[in-house]
Amino acid sequence: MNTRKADKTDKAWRSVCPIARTLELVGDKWSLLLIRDMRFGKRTYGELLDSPEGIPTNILADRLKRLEEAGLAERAEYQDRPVRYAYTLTEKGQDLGNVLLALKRWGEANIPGSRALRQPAPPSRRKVSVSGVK
Amino acid sequence: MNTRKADKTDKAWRSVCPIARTLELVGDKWSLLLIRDMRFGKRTYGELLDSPEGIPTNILADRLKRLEEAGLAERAEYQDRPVRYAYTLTEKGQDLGNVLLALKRWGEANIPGSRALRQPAPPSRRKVSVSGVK
DNA sequence: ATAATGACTTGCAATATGCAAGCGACTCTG
DNA sequence: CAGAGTCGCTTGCATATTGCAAGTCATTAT
Repeated sequence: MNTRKADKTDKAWRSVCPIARTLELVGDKWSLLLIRDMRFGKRTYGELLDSPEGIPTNILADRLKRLEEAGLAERAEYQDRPVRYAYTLTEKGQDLGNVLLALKRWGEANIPGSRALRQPAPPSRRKVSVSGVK
Repeated sequence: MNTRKADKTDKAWRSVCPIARTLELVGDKWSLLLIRDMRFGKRTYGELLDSPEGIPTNILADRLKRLEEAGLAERAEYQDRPVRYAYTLTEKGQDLGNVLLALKRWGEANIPGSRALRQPAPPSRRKVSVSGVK
């Protein structure tokens, strides 16, 4: 049975269409939301974890890995003493983040009840706040 | 503080963010590809079925239903003798389709190996045109 | 009558996601 | 130095979403 399937070195894209290829990269349930968050200033695992949508930790770890491999985000140790990492968008990632603004406008215009959230929060204090069930 | 939570009639959106809300609508594996195809002139179930990505029939049927319910697409009988249906984008759907052009540009610029399909053409009356590889 | 076609449905596998814990490195308090 | 806490993840299952093959139904073409 030669089920010509993808082996490890085989990328096997669904198609060559740039839209489809882009969606293969970030067309899952969480990637674009992470890009949104990074685009709006979130940087650490912990910060990314507490978005209002409530991404599970395993998915977050996995998506960050994938975004990094795809060259959309980068992980950097921004301090060692307690070693801490910051995720940031690469230029490609930023560009994609900008595309999200078009989606945002569409949503604001076409989905009643949606409204823009507050803008970035600079790297200052993160107190707990929020929580409760997300 | 006031973490606005579920009322009884609450749809339970993941959040109120327009990007998140938009993705709840079309952020699955296939919806945006269908919108792409309709944006590029495909109209019938059969035409939509034979995209290069190969959407399964059950998913196609389900997504069309959802897009219709979301007010992004419409189904119309365009002939009865053999009764046949045509799906078309509503204005909202068209607008979203246009947002896809931004994604397309991003893909072309950032994903090597992806190449454009045919140009943005308004729904044309072309007959068959299985439109080879995309 | 038989075969085809378009537009779906149905019944399971195979995947992907979600949730709750746990782990390791470190740091901070007492 | 013994906890206790924080951050950044893993691991182990449940549950949900997708994928594949086949079947259905109404017509129509041979």
